[in-house]
This record gives sequence, structure tokens and C-alpha cells, in this order.
Amino acid sequence: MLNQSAPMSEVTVTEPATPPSASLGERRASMPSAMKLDSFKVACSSCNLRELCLPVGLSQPQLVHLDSLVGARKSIKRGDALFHTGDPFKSVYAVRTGFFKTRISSEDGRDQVTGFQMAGELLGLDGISTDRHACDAIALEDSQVCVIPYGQLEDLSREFSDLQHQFHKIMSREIVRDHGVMLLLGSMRAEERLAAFLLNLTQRLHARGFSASALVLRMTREEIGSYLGLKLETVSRTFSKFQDEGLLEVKQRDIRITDEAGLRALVNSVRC
Amino acid sequence: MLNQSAPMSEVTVTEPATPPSASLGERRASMPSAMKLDSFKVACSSCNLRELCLPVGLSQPQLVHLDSLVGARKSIKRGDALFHTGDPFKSVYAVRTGFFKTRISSEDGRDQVTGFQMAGELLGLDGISTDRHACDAIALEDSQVCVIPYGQLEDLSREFSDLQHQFHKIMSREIVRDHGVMLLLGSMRAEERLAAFLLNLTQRLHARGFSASALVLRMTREEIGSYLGLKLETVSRTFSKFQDEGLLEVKQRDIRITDEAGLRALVNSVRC
DNA sequence: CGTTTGCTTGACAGCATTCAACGTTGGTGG
DNA sequence: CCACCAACGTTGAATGCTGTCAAGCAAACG
Repeated sequence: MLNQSAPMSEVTVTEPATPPSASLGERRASMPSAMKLDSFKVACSSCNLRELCLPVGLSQPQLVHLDSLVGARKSIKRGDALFHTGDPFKSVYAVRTGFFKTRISSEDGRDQVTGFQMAGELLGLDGISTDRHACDAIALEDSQVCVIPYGQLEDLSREFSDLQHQFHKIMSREIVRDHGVMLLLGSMRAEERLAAFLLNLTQRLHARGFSASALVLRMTREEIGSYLGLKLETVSRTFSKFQDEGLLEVKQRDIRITDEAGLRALVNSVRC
Repeated sequence: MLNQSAPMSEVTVTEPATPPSASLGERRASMPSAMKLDSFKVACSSCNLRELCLPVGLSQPQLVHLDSLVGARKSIKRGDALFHTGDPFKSVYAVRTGFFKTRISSEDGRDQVTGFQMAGELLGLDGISTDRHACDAIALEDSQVCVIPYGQLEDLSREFSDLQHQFHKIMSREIVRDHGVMLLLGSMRAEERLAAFLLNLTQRLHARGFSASALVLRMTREEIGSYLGLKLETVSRTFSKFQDEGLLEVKQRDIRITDEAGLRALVNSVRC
């Protein structure tokens, strides 16, 4: 029910798994400055994320067409925005490396984190609705995205029904994910929310070849709290409680799950 | 921010407005039994909802093609389901008359209302993700929907880019709406939630030619509470409070907004 | 007309928030 | 290299909003 953006299937990338303590993003010394458009392109057909990203299910010949569509990569530095609310919508983006959050703001300044995106997940679908982006997308670490011009994606979708269908599935999956978050926000208590959040994160990391039991949080307690509809103090307290109960080992942003079954039981428990 | 499924533009249907006290659904004495497929088809090109529904922005020739796609109407009796979680996904549905809720359920029996749908709005988009419906759609009054076979919609979308784009916009709009609900559930207090809910409902009803200040709720306090992440008692108390403060006149499900500005101020107020 | 379902209201309890203080970490500049 | 600062995280105590439980009332339905 709370399965989020990650594909449901247990896909594992062919690339050797990096230990979870390592960054999800590349940490090259020569990282280009924020928002710079890298001159080189990366072919979807040879991308190790192709089983997690837009190309899922496409045949080799179709992939070649997709290669022509996907523009250059773009690098975004930690803390910078890939796009802001109100920006003209031109492209959707596939996270290649790194980690993002999306958030919306109400007029009175409250804001709400609406999602966290990792490698292979798409950003910017909200912009189709009004031709302007409806949220901010902020990099939580130095990241790279593939730029997918939306007009060209529509054009190619009309030629290849497999691509069309895959794109529709991705949008539909986002809707289903959002409904799961509504269930979480509407009916779960703090412990259940945090447990569901951690299980979702590890599941998605596991699908990308990382450990299912250890992770490094890329976001602050406040960002977790915003996503889960809790205050940062409540998030912190709940982490401590989980640690006291032997479910987790928490050392700042390093989390090790020591009792996954216990966490899972929390999520499924009836409100007592 | 909380604008929901309704189109942003202030569209008014050409049909004369029915008083809000009248049912949103037809109450024909000879209403066919639940789920019966009516034999006659209704052309989108002559439907008075065409400015609120899938056909938005399509030219007359394109509309004729859409007519060939949209199957017969289907009637659903109050309390019956248009589809259930797990049902094979074959079609999306456009509400022609009546009123629906969608809900998801967690394993432990808690459920969450994820939306209310009225005339012109689409149902079933969640099913594209896994080829099975991911929620239940329940009619809150006797209703009729237009059946839109999804495979044919994809086919036609590849022929007509306007239709393709409109369909994408509708999916994107649902994503944006869901994010607005997350903001509501994650950061608003009971009064703010109910005020936002009422304003959203009246806005959508107004776009359909109904009064912006009077409405008849089609759902119970419990369903409102589920959607807003509140218990039914809290919903009831908040209605009473609004009445005491002169914002509303509440008589069971008949609501009259007597101070819209006051309601609006509530939504935009900072948590004090 | 009786039964069921939905709505309202009161009293009380509990969970999350608020406010506050303190500890930790990482980056910057002297 | 170290000190300092800012951002982040932890924890305690008290408040309050919403949930829970219960009773009574109103409306809808057969």
C-alpha cells in the first residue's frame, strides 16, 4: 500500500552494489558547477538504470530512439533547485545520480515535502498540468539528471506504444503512491509513519543494489517530518524510541535496521 | 494550492444551472439496475460536459473520433462500486452524472478516502500502473459514467496529439491535486482542513453552474473525516463551530456559506 | 411505525506539538 | 591546526488539539 515511486518488481541493477555508506551521488573532484549542462550525452540503451527508469520494457531498437530523445545530463549541486514552482515546464527529468526532494508551499509559508526521488525516478510530471512547475525540486546532494524534453517525449510516445504505455504507467504509479501517502498522513500514528517511511526507503534502495538493512539518510529530521506530517522533534523522539526498542541503530543519519519484522509489524498493527 | 480535480479555468456549462438543492445525479423513476450497460451511447461532441471533461480543447473533427472511442454509459446505483481494488483494469470512466468517492484500504482494515469525483472528472487512472485497479470507486448517489476503453484511448492518443496532451494534463492535474491534499493532511488543523474542503467543493460546483454559496453534501461526516484525516466527531464539531461563528449555516447535509471571506481567511492563516 | 443509520454533544484521555536547553557535527577563517 | 559558528539533532516539561467513549437525537428506510 505504501510502495512508492520504486517499481514493484525486484529489479537489481547489473552494476556491482556500492556499500550504503557511500554517497548515492558521484563525488568527483572535478564536479561541474551547479546547473551546468554537461556536453556529453548518455545513451539510455547503455545506462545501468534502464531497468528502473523510463526505458523499462522497451526493446533494443526502441531504446535507440529513446537515446535520441534524452538530452544532455545536467548537474545540480546540493541545496540547489532543479526547478522552482512557477518555472515554465519544458522537460521532465530522470535522476541519474543523487537524491532530491520535492516540496510545495502554501501562501502563508507552510511547506510540505511531497516526495524524495532517487536514481531512476522521474521529476517534473506536475508541470504538464499547467505548463508551469507546481513544486520545487531540490537536490539533497550533488546530483545529475537526464533532461527529457517533454514535447519530444510526447512525439516519440505517439510513434511507440510501448514508450507511451510506460510513461502512462509512471504517471499512474505516482498517483497510486500519492494515495498511499494520504493513507499514511490521514490515519497513521507517528511510529507507524516513520516505520513505513524507513521500509519504503530501504525497499527502493534495495532495488538499486544497496543493503536492505543499512542506509544513510540524505534528508534532515525536519524534511522527514514535513513529508510525514510531523514535527522534527517527534521524528527525533521516534528514532530514539525505535532504538530503545531494539528496532534500529541510529547514529545521526546512519541507520541500521536490526529488526525489520518488528518495523513491519508496526506498520500493519491496528491502532490500539 | 488546494485546487482539486476541477479545471482551473472558470468554465460554465451551457446547460441551465440546476439549483444546488437538486440532486447532482438523475433521479429518473425508471433508473436501470446497478451496473447495467445502457444500450445507447452519448456523443462527446454534443455532451454538455465537454468543457470540463476529457474533450477539453479538442476541435470538432477530433471530437468525432473521440465519440467513436467512448463506449456506452454505465449506471451505478448509490452505494455500489464502479470498480474494486484488484479488479482488472480495462477502462477509465468519466463521471456523467452523480457523485463518487475513491478509497484505499490498508491490510489492517483502516481505509482512506482519496477523493470525491463529480461530473466531468475521470476515474480509474490508478489502474494503469499495474493493470489492476488500486482503489475502490463507490457511487455516493445514483450515477452514470461514460466508459472509455483504455487501450482505445491509447490508440487514439497516438493519432491526435491534442487528445494525448489533454490526457496527460488530466493525469498531471491529479498528481498536483494529491500533493495539495498532502499539504492539507500534513500541516493543517481541523478547521483549516474543513474550510479548504468546503471551498474546494463549492469551487468545483460553481464551475458546473451551481451556486458558490450553497451545497448539499453527498457524503457522510465519516467520509469527510476519512478524506481530511479527522474523526467524524471532529468534523461534526467543526461544522458546529463554523455555524456558531457565523461562517456557515449547517442543517445536516445542507450547507450555506454565509461568510466565504472568513472561510478563506481560515485556510490562509498561519498556525497561531 | 419501528429500526437503522447518521449526526450532535459532553467529558476525558492521549499523542503530538510547543518551547526551551543542550549536545553534536561540519565548515570556515584566523 | 584550532577555534568558532551555524546548522542539525536530542531530550525534557507542559500545553492543547484531536481522538475516544458514551449518550441522546434526527432522519431515512422499509
